[in-house]
Amino acid sequence: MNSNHLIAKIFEEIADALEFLGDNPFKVRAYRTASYILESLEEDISVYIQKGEKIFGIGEDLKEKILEFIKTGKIKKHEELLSKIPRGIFDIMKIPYIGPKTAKTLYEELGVDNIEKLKKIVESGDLLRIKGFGIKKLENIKKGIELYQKLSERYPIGEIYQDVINLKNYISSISGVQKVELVGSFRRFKETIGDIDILICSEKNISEDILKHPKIKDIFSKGDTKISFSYELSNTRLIQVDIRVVEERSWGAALMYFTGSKEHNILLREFAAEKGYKLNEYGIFRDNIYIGGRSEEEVYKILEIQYIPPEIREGRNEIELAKKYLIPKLVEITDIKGDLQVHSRYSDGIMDFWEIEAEALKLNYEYIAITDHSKSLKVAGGMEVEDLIRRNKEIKKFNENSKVKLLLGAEVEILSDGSLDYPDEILEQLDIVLASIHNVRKDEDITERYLKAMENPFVDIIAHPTGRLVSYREPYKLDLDAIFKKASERKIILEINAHYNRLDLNDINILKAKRYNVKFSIGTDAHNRNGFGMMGFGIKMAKKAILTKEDIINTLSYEELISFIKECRRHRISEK
DNA sequence: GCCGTTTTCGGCCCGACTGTTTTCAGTCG
Repeated sequence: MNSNHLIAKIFEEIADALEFLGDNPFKVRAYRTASYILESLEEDISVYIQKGEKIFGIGEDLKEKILEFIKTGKIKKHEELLSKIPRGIFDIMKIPYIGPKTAKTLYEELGVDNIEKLKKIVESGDLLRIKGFGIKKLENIKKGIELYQKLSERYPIGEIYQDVINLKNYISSISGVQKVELVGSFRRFKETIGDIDILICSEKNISEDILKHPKIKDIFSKGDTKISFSYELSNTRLIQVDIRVVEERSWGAALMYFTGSKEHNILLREFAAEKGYKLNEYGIFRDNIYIGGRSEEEVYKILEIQYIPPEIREGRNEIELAKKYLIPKLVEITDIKGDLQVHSRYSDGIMDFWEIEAEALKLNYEYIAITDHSKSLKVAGGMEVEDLIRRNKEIKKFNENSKVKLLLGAEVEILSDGSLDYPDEILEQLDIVLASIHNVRKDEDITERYLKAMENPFVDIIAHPTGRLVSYREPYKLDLDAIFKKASERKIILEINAHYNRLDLNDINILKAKRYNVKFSIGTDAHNRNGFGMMGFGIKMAKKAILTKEDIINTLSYEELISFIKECRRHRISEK
């Protein structure tokens, strides 16, 4: 479907192989950067090449290799390298403490070409015979193998969210700690997290106090300003935590550095160097004299570029935008006036209307769309038409005395032939109709189902369009361009499902959709009170895709929203 | 291998920690 990911994998392997062979480190970097860029493109790489669009980081040579892949399905250089290096070496290099150099020595001196052999060599102690290998290194490799099996996993951000907050709170409570911030991929809101990065401002050494935490297992390193350990999550799995401690005057520069991404940092530091500065985690310097770094804002100001929000620091084109002051004001959670996907007791939720109202009031919302499942989705308590009518009556009555408007809504199943699960005369009575797909046959392409459903004038929103579950289920097979194009023509809104398991659309797809000039809604898919808290995740996803308040319909007031939906429906009816 | 109004050749982000070392290489982020 999309060759970006496949080519990115190949480039990554070429980089590993070249590193193993001791090739030019900058060449290795070029392959890694290109791999990273490919993974974050909105369109298939062939589209850019066809249009003759230059992509920063992919030069003539790599372009040729990409074309070679598109034509033949493989890249000769890759095949050659694979034939030279045993497969198992690539796994060995993924083990902590083992880099290309160690892997090479192990291979050349002892013939270690897979993890099983490595385990045996470690047990036998033969390792110690090699020059430069001591007891400690042996112990580290042993630990590395263990960690490789336990730590090589990435977790959906929502799954570890509370653990991370708990750890932050613990650190905040240590005496001498002035500031604590969660940085790294957590601050950038990547949908999965591989390790936790924490930045601390403190004048005194607090390492010992931190390491008293009972959930800390192995300590990997412990210095004056940097400690690293494995931490037991509430699901009993382990995650690596890296902590850095800096002084007040370095706080901003350190925040920038540890928030990353790595690719963003490299680009920003190169830019700083061009202007005659040196930027590192301690501050921004000219001729080795400290000029600033207390806050992020200060550093950006010295560089004479716009402040770049953490969520978009992914090394895409954000620095170019910042140079021209073209980053718009991103949507904030305080812009949100209501939630557009909530389930009540009428389907598989557990909340009464008054409970929903109470939560909405806490969040200062004007409205909530009650979007219970439709009849075919039996597993989720889908409502028969009579139940829906009864529920609607009840909502209307509730609204007479409610401070929060409950919208008559439904999450209506798109059936296998693309028709909707309720007849039009029922849909017409609803304030808002979300259409979605939950039942998909193996390998089924659902594009046509969507396109057919989108012909119906009462479909206002497509909910969780790709159906993916973070880390657990791949997106359904579908042609997103066709869906986005249709959504644009028919004035159908695309949902950003904020539930941390879904985050659907995700940032890359939102960026892609935006080019079709569509609007978005953010819905939490709340089934219980805690569910409303997911809104923050949806907002972060929207920010990652540089969305503003104007892009998102639930920043509208109640009256504005109702008239907006009506206007879109009129457009669809007149088109038909 | 990429990139460029100081360069088409010669640069390429920058620093912490560890281990096996007598001044540094390897790994990591």
